[in-house]
Amino acid sequence: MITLVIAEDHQALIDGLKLFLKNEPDILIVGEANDGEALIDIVKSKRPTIVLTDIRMPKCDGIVATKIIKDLFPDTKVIAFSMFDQAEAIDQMKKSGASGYILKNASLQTVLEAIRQVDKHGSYYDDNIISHHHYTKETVILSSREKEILRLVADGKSSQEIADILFIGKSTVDSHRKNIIKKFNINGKSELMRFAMERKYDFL
Amino acid sequence: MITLVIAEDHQALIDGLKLFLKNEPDILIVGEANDGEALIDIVKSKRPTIVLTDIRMPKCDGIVATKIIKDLFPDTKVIAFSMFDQAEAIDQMKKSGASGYILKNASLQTVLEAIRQVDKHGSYYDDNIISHHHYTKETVILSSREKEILRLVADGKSSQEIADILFIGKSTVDSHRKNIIKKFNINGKSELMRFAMERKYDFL
DNA sequence: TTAAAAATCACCATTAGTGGTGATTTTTAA
DNA sequence: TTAAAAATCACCACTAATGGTGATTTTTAA
Repeated sequence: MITLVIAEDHQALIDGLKLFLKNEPDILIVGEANDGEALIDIVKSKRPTIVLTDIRMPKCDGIVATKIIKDLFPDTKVIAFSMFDQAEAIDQMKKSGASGYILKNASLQTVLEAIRQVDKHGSYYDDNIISHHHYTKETVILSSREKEILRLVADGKSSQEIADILFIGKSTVDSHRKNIIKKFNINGKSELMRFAMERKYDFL
Repeated sequence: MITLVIAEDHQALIDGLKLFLKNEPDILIVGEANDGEALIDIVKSKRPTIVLTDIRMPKCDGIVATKIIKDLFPDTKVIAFSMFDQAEAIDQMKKSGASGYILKNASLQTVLEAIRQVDKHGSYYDDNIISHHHYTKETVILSSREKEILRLVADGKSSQEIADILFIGKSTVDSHRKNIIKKFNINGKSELMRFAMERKYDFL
């Protein structure tokens, strides 16, 4: 039996998935969430076999959520469901520990196949992904931790909140912030947040 | 009998809708499209009662498509299904002749209700829109000076910079900031900038 | 194996933004 | 004309973010 948790900003999509998967005897949906933080909470309490999550979500995006989930429960498989064409996001999701990636133009049947394949064979990647292998030309290279923090900054999190989410000290978060600021030559008090909000998806 | 055409970039969402509406005897899906041009073609050939369309679509977006459809078939009702809650988009859809607007967080049940209500009563607007709209544009009234400052905040200007631009004291700018914060019930350190960046187009 | 990079944390000082309170002047509308 | 709203400014205290400096541990890659 596959136990599944779905995290998705769009309720109608969750409803459709539930309706579709209801008829599958080997899959049981044990929870749903509309944002990253709720997803983490549900995974903690339900311990699902597989997590199906959107990448762009309020509060805490799918990439950060995946990292935290894989850190807490390495056996839980995560499948990313992207609503947008973000080829760069695939790489980040892989590094975060995702076992699969479904593109937005996938049908419900494709989603089902992805779930079953991840459960059986450990991974699933949308066929259309392989062709997407263009690197974004960025002179500035952020480490994965820095990207993680940049995303949380963009979500409006304070250093303390980020520290709590990532289970690290506030001073560490501040150090990362400063390093990011240096890398991009940002100056000013709340310019990092501005920058993060405007360009965070350039680095996914 | 309601005949329906669905236009939506995300196939899984179409699949979910079809699955859900299959059981409704009064609604018949007569066509689907993944972009605006295909939508117009299908509407031309199928002449549906109601069109349910995404706003962001390839080739021709929902707003333009709605204009063309309403121009050709004024009796056809159009419901916009937005993946984003941009107040700007709602106004444009209204101007284009849309009869309803459903937000991304709506359930499939809500979509069904919207379709039936538009068919019977001519229009449907998501409750959250009214409150959101009411909230930002009617209940909360910003003075012209406050709007001016909010825009500058969104542009990343500091209080001192804003003061210099407007030839007023920094303390005055801070007072305005605080008043804006009170009006919107914002709390937190740099939340005003976040708010300003996200909503500034609601006030232009 | 070893050097480099990344991640971790702790100090310090400074400053911008917030929260509160209170006040004066100018503009607008009844 | 007069009351309300808007705009102006000045205090206080507090906190979060920045800037700087320096250090240790862990991970990665050569």
